[in-house]
Amino acid sequence: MLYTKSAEYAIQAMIYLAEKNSPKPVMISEIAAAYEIPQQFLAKIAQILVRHRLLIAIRGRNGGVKLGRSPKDIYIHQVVEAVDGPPPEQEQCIIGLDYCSDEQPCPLHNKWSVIREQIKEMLEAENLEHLAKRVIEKRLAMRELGFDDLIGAVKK
Amino acid sequence: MLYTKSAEYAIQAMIYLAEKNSPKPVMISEIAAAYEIPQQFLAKIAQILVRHRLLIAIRGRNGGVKLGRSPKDIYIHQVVEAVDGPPPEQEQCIIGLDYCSDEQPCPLHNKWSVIREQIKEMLEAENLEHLAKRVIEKRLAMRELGFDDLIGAVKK
DNA sequence: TTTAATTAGGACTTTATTATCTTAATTTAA
DNA sequence: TTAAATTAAGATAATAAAGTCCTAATTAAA
Repeated sequence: MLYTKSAEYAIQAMIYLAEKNSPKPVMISEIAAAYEIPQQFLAKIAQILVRHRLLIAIRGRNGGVKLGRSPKDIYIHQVVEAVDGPPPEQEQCIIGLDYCSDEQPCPLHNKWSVIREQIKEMLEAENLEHLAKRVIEKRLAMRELGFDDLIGAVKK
Repeated sequence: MLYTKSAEYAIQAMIYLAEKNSPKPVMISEIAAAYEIPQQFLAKIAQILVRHRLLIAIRGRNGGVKLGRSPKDIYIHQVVEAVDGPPPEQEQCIIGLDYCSDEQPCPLHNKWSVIREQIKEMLEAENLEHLAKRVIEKRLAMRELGFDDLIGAVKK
């Protein structure tokens, strides 16, 4: 909806790392298993995140990846942009008109502009520290409902 | 963003017909030219819209298509659903978690639920009559700014 | 020093979407 | 009645996204 599958996987992986908060690198295979992401595909996405300094990779035995900086300084929109590329220079009209702006709005422009701005704010407001905290809370809440362990909170 | 390119073309075509408001059928080629839609592709999309009774096709010489019912009874979401298919039974979590609901929200759930509802309302609120009226207003406004004729309001 | 474990990266495959090509069916006009 | 103009529909092609396979490079452990 808001980003590609690749970006979705990237967000999941970043949240996993933030939640795990491990000083040691975490293997791609572990992350892939936790979120049921195709491992080789996630490896490709990780390469992109490394190039954008959102991840640091440690190669070789005992290697893996870790966050490129403090989770409180990593925001969702940065992850999305790294993977999906920068947004278009000019905002796209929702019904595909060439001329559509605040001055010359298409019929949906005013409603859509507001919604688009909210989406932007949502992705720019949330950092990994906060998200990880909420995932942990979610795990605890689900455990009380009888779901077992880590996996239960995210994957069936 | 909210629907496929096919659905976008469908919306454009439906608005064109509502705006033109012609008792006689309008040729696919005319609509395609107006919005720079690949003609054969639009023909395929039109077939889908006909099957969903959103369009009526008149075959043969002097043929074309016209709206399947009054433009005030055709809503954007109906066009989108016809072309893109029905939405998933269960609302999809924005970060792809299997367990995500109002009771067990993912970290973005509450913000995203509100936005998703707004999108739904937007697409369900707007009918073709209203949209066509606004496009006509837009044409008039642009004409006063020196843009020539019909095309100017939608395509360069 | 060799082997095993890991990420990096190139090439390929699969799937879905978008687009085109060709012919059939239909209808009106000449 | 024939020809022209139109939508219908099947087959194919092009493109992009998602996913897989294989080997190289790197590193630590045995």
